[in-house]
Amino acid sequence: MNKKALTVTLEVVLFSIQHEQLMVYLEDNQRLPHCVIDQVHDKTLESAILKKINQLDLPTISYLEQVKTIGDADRLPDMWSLAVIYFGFIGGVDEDQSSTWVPVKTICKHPSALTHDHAQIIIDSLHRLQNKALYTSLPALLLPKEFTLSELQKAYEIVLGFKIEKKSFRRRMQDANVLIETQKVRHANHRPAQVYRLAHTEPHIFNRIIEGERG
Amino acid sequence: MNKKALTVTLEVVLFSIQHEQLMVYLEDNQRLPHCVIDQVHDKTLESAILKKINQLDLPTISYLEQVKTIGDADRLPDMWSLAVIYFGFIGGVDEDQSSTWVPVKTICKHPSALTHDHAQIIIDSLHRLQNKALYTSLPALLLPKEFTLSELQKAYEIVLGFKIEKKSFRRRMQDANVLIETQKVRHANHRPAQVYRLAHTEPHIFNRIIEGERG
DNA sequence: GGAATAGTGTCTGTGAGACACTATACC
DNA sequence: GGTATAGTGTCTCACAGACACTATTCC
Repeated sequence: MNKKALTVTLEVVLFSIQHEQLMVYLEDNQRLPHCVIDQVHDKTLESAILKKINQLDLPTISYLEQVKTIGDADRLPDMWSLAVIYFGFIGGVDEDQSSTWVPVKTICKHPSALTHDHAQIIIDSLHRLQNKALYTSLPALLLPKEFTLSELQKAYEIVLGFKIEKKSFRRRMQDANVLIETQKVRHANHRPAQVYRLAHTEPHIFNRIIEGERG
Repeated sequence: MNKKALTVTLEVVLFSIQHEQLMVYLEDNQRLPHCVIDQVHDKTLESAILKKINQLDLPTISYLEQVKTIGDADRLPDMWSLAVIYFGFIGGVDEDQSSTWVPVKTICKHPSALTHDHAQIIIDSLHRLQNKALYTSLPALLLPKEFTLSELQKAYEIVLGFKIEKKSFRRRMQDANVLIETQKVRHANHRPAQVYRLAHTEPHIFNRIIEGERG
């Protein structure tokens, strides 16, 4: 058996919310943004992947977290492949910006449209995100800096894929000291809504999970 | 600036409980067990690190989880270092076995006794373990296959570093369907204790965390 | 009986879900 | 008024912490 070359890549699953859907950023409509380590200029893994993300000409990234590292002899031909996976959020993307954003639902339906195991990586990252949405304020980082409670609830519902009861959601957020009231209200054809911003840059961890409907 | 060689290692923080203390397995009393990827024989990262762990001549490993991957230009001299970190449990170690197990507390007190950033890696793994202990049945895997509720509570207390209230702990475990009563009882100079075993190999996830004392 | 640990009864507190209700905007 | 969304009042339920209590063993 011949010795295979060891290749190391960094890959990132960038999520955003557009048109009330969870979207993922793809290159050439078929692969996750990735890079390799520049052994001269990169100091850490995180700075390396951030450099790549900043080259994509997107709004500022609001969150970045390492998901896991995948290593496999057979992932790529003639290569022993190591991939360090991150997921990140781009909050407040201009909608209808381009076709580089694809709904997660589309990827789940047509996983083979993506190269290698990229569909599976996206699904794994989604599960991590969904899990954290149950007990943290993480979905708030998918929104612009200022938002209403209804918008925040909608973000949770988009991520989790189920409806949340309004009163308990608002209680949870307001009692946890994670939001700060701004002086603004959001206007539309109905009662205006209080606008909030996050009190902290790090997500808040709640003591209990969102259970959804009682069984 | 010269291009540095990229080196990839797998490292594992093996925990066990001995003498009512959380212990970590060290080689030469100063470093974590580690290995490199054998690009001919290893198929996945996990099989590579398991092969290394099995060479250590320990009781069977009862749990293994990837913690994170660290990449750094300056961690090792003349190398761009990538380290994939795991943590694992060896349940039911024969106590007083050897000096290869060191209390986590000792490592926290004297972190510089370990090579590189191994003390920090152990602390990061401990935090991950402590966090999971708050909302899962993970500490049960640090015990032998059969154990009493008091032993399980003690395992939680050793991991978390604080006392847990007995009644709520027992309620939590018994109501969650994670334990199975065996036909055995544990005898000593006092009332015998019911012996249990785990109902599932995967840790159970609770809806609420252990809060500890009410503030 | 005494010591030790196993195991229970039960009160209170927190925060979730359910759901009907009120409030305030535009038309 | 009608419609739409914002926001509240309040009941019940699950489950955590507190802590006093009982149970069973060996000595």
